[in-house]
Amino acid sequence: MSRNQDLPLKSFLSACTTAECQDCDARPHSVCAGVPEHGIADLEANVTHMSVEPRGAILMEGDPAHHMFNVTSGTVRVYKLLPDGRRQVIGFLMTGDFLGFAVRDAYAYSAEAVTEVSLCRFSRPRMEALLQKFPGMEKRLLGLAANELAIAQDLMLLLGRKTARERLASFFLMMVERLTRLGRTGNPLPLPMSRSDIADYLGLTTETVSRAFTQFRNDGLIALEGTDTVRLTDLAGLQEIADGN
Amino acid sequence: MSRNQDLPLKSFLSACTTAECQDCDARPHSVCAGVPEHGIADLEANVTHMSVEPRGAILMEGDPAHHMFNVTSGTVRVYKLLPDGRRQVIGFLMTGDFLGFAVRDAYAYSAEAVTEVSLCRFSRPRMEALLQKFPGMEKRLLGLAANELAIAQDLMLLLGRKTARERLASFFLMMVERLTRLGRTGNPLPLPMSRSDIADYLGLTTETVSRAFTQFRNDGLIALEGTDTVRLTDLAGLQEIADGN
DNA sequence: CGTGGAATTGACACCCGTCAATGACTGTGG
DNA sequence: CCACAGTCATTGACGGGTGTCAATTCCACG
Repeated sequence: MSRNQDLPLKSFLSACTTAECQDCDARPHSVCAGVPEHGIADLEANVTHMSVEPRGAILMEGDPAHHMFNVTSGTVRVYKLLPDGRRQVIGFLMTGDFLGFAVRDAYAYSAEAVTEVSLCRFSRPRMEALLQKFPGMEKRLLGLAANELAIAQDLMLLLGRKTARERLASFFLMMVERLTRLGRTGNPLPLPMSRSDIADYLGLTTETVSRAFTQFRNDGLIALEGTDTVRLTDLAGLQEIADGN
Repeated sequence: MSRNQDLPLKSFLSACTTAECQDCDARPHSVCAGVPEHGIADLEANVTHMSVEPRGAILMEGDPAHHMFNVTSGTVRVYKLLPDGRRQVIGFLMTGDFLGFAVRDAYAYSAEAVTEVSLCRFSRPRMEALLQKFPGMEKRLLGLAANELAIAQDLMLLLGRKTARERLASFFLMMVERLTRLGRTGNPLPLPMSRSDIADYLGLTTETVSRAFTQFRNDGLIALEGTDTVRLTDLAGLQEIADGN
C-alpha cells in the first residue's frame, strides 16, 4: 500500500489570467452552465483563474474551506488519509468537475494535480452570492452533487464487493464513459495517473493492479501503448467482468 | 456473503394521514427545514405520508424515479446489487434523511425498511415546484447532498483501506454520532439492522463481523445487551481503533 | 416447550498484501 | 552520444487476513 508521508505537498498555485469564462470549453460541463449568457461578465468578475503543476497541492484535508474550485482542464486526484499513511483516492476530477463541497468549515479531503491543471477558484462568500443571483447555478450545483453521489455509490459497490479484476475492468469502463461524455476519445484510454493512484482508488496495491493489467493483456482484453495508454480491445468482455461475470 | 435473491421484495407501502408537517419531529433535520413557517400548509398539500413494514421495499434500482422521500422515523437500508447477488449496503437512513436523488430518470439503488418506517413521499414534479417556490428548501437539499457525499467518502476510506476491526469500530462511532445529532441516545447503541446488513455495509461477511464483535467484547471495548444493543464501554479505545491505531 | 432463523464459533482455503528483486523509462550530466 | 541515477512498473515467493463451508448455539415467537 502506498504511503503518502513523504510527498512534497507544498502548493504550486499561481495566478494566471489567460483563460476567460466567455470562451471556456469547460463551461457547458461545469456549474457555470447554470449562469445565463448575460451573467458571464459577473461570473468572470468573481473568479480567479489559476493553474497547478503536476504533484502540486490544491487543497488539504483540515484546511478551512475558504474556496471552491472548478476544474477546467487536466486531472486532479482527491483523497483521504489515515494517520498511518494509508491512502484512499476518492475521485479523479476532470474538465467541468466541481471541487470544494464542505460540511462544517473544513475540507474533509485533500486534492492534488495529477497533470498540469487549470482551475477557476471562487471564494466561498462570492460563490454564495453568485448562487443567490443565479438560481440556475444552484440547480446545476445540486445536479453535480447528485452525480458525484452516484459515482461515489458505484465506487462503494466496487470497494466493498468486487474482486481485483472486476475493479480494474470497472475502472476502465468508468473512465471511458466520462471521457466520452466530455466529447473526448476514451479508446485508446489515456491514464495520466500512476499505478499507485489507481491502486489507491480501487482499494488495492500497485502490485495487484499491475498483475491485473498483465492478466487482461494476456487474455486479449487490453493492449498497452506505453504505460499510460490502454487500448481496450474487448469492451464487451471487460463489461462482463466489471459486472461480476 | 449474503445473497439477496430470495428476499420478499413486494411493497408494503400503505397510505396514512396521521402525521402532519406542522408538528413533524423530523422537520428540523430534514429538507423541510428549508420551508418557511408560512409555507407549511403548501408543503403539506404536496406530500403523502406513508409507512412501510419491516423488510418492505420502498424503491428498487432501475425503477423510474417518480418519487422522492423523506424519512421521518425508523431505519432504511439503501443498497446496490451485483448480478450474482453480491450486495453492498451504501447507507442506513434515519429521521430527516432524504431518499431519491437520481441522475437520469431511474434510481441507481434499492431501499427497504429495516424497522417500521414512516416516510413523506413527494412526486418529482411537485418537489421541483416546491424547490422553485422555496429557495431555502433547495439550499437545504444541497446541504443534505453535501453531507451525504461526506459520509460516502468516509465509507470509501473505510471500504478501501480499513481492516475488519477498524471498520466495525468506525461503524459504531458513526452511528453514535448520527443518533447524537438527532438528539437521541447513542450509548447504549441500538442496532436495528441484522449482522448481515452490517456486514454488507462494511464490505465484510457476517462471520467476520461476528468475530469482530466477540473480539471487542473480549477486549472490554463493548458489552452486548441482547443481540441488537451494544454498550460502548471504551469510546476512546474504539476511536483509536477506528482511526487506524 | 418446540421451532426456525439469526448469530456465533471452528476448520480450512484462497485472494490479495507484503517483501524483495528485476526491468523499463526518463532526464541529466559528463 | 552514452553512462548513470532515480522513479515507476512488473514479476516472483510467501504469508496472513478474511471468505467459505459447516456445525452449534442463541433467541424470538408461536
